[in-house]
Amino acid sequence: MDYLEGLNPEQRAAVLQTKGPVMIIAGAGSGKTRVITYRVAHLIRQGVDSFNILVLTFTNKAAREMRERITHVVGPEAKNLWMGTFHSVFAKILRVEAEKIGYPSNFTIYDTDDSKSVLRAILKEMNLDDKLYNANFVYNRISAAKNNLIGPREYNSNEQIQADDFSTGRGQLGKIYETYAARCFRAGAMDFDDLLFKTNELLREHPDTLYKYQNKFKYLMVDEYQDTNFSQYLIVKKLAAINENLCVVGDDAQSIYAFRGANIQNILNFEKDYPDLKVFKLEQNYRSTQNIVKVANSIIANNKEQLKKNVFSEKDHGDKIKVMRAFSDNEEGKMVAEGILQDRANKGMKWNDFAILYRTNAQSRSMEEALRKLNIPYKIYGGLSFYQRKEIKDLIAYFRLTFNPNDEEALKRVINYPKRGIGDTTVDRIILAADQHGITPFEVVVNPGQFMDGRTSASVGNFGTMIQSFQVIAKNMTAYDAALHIAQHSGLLKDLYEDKSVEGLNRYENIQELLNGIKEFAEREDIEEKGLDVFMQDVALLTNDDNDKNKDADTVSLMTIHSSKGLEFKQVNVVGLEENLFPSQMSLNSRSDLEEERRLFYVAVTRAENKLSISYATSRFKFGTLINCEPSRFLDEIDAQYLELDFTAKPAPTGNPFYEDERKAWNRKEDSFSKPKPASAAPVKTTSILAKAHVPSENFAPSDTSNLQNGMEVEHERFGYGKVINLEGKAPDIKATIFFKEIGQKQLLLKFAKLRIV
DNA sequence: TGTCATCAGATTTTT
DNA sequence: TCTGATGACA
Repeated sequence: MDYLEGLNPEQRAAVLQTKGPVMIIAGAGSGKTRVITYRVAHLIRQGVDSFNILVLTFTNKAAREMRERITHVVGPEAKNLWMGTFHSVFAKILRVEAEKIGYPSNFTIYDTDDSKSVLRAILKEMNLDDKLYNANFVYNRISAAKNNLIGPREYNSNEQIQADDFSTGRGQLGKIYETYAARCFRAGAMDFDDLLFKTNELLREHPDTLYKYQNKFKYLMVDEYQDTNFSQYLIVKKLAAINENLCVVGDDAQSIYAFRGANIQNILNFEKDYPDLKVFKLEQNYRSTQNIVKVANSIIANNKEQLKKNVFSEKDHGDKIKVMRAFSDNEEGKMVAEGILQDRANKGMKWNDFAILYRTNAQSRSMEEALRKLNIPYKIYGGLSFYQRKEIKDLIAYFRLTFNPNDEEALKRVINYPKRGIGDTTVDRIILAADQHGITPFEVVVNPGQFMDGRTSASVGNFGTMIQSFQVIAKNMTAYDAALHIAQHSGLLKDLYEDKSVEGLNRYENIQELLNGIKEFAEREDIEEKGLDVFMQDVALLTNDDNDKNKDADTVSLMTIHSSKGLEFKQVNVVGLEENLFPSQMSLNSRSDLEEERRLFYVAVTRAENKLSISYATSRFKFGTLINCEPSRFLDEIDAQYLELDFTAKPAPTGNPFYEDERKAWNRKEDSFSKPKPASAAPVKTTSILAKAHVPSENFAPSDTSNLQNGMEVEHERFGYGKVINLEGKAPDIKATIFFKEIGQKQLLLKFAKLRIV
């Protein structure tokens, strides 16, 4: 039982509790992955058949890494585990059971772009006001419905939903949803949400199938449980219903995907579903310094909805958290980049040790520029993934169409790419003809004569014949040979080859890379079926880091906070702590949205091991225009004793017209600091502590505060003059509440606060 | 049918 | 500023 040695008592208890419902609340950096992997390993060591264990994660990466670690402990037996993302595991099951719900087993998985394109077509056909019915909005609405297991019929018969839609003038949403669902069905396609929605349908309509999987998965574990939505929740609940060997792991404080349907109540209310639940709390943070952990705690303390826990660290206190103010986004980049350069030199660190985290992708630009100027190597994570690139999607669309000729989105994508004289009008005509005759568009394509005139009919027919020839090829050749054949004979490879621009070259290389990937797949020895169709099954579910080649390069990491979840870095810079940016403007209308932003800040802060720097700019470019920025309210929420303010940023020299503008903006900003924030923003405390540093009196020296009494007047180095209004706790941990004239009420621990009694 | 210009819109995104 | 969808013309 050697693997149990390195665990602390709580971790070990969680590993050993293998029976019955278990919830593990794992604070940031508390060794969650270890606990999950050892728990699975322990199950196997105990004699549980690994075929009977299902572990659900949220990323392919997490699944892959865990499987590797489990293999370390238990050996090749780990291969038999069912382990993967919700989407990939249930896609696999759906392919087996597809016909029970009327789908072909080679159904296509529509990605977000495909779905929106279907919606756009429907919206156009229905002639709807594109202000009210914008594809993005409609997509989100339908996605939310599916994640809450509301099908088109329920959507249309639910009075509340209908009333809501009509009140916003969007009474057609139900109709659109219905059409969309029918369109996907006709195309033999499921979107991401369908993979879960249809799984629920399968388990609901077919008790025998449910029973089969209940008995198959005798032990269930769910990672990142705080990020599950209702649809996922119900699948898990149903599958676990017989054995109730269900273990969920998560951290409510790190729930940051509510905007995608995740429901934090799933973890907050877990106990209600399983009264004899065993709860384990992993509270020791092994990652970060005490200061960082305390700052994180002080941030999250502002949220109302949370499970009680006390995350602590036994590492050093470490440096205080540095807060930097810059007068512009470019200046902010410069400060961050210079800080990294210095720390690397002074502390002998690697570029790898640093990360820059931001709220929105747009913020990467100023950071990149600054890093480039100082010749600091960096890598941006996230953004467009390999499989989202146009050329990759084009080739994959050919594959999709080959295996599922009903896949309408794939058809539309490649019917005229490379150009073969089939324009939009013709495509519209094909789809119209299909609708009118109750056949699929592809059936029109292979038999175009009766629907259009000679010339177009010929080019359409040729296209159809080509796809049919691909079908034969795909059946008889290995994955790689078939893929290459299709890439060549579709004309796609030639089209890219002829484009000699830098981007064109790049695109050509990407296609080569995809083909290489398929070759590797075809040469793998651990799988039996190696046809292109097998390769295709998971492609829609693959993302960025599934195709990351040089991840070991020594570079500074740039990414959104969302994509940093689960990662850790020696030093972290969180940038752009400004109102309307972080917290995002979109989140200001509701408490729950704001709390999610706060959790996001919590996630950002807890990525840091040794040093954390936070920065904000007082002006930045947004959509091409310069805007003024207020410091984020989150800064005010941090217990100031852990902070070290660095407001040394100098405005740029005059004379440069660009900087001149910024300087003006910056000066204006300074003027507005003393004014209260506009009433339109959410309720504000008094003025920000970060808005204006107090200038201490000349002879400032901290007094002995052991006899401090209520009502006494004091001066604080930074907060200025104030009056003691409350004292609580025993020495040396006396906490004083002081009302400062300039910045309002603050709570200070006397042993840290430098106060002069006036 | 294909190309160019114009216009709107713009968080986060494990799948 | 940048991107993608749409509409006017060749």
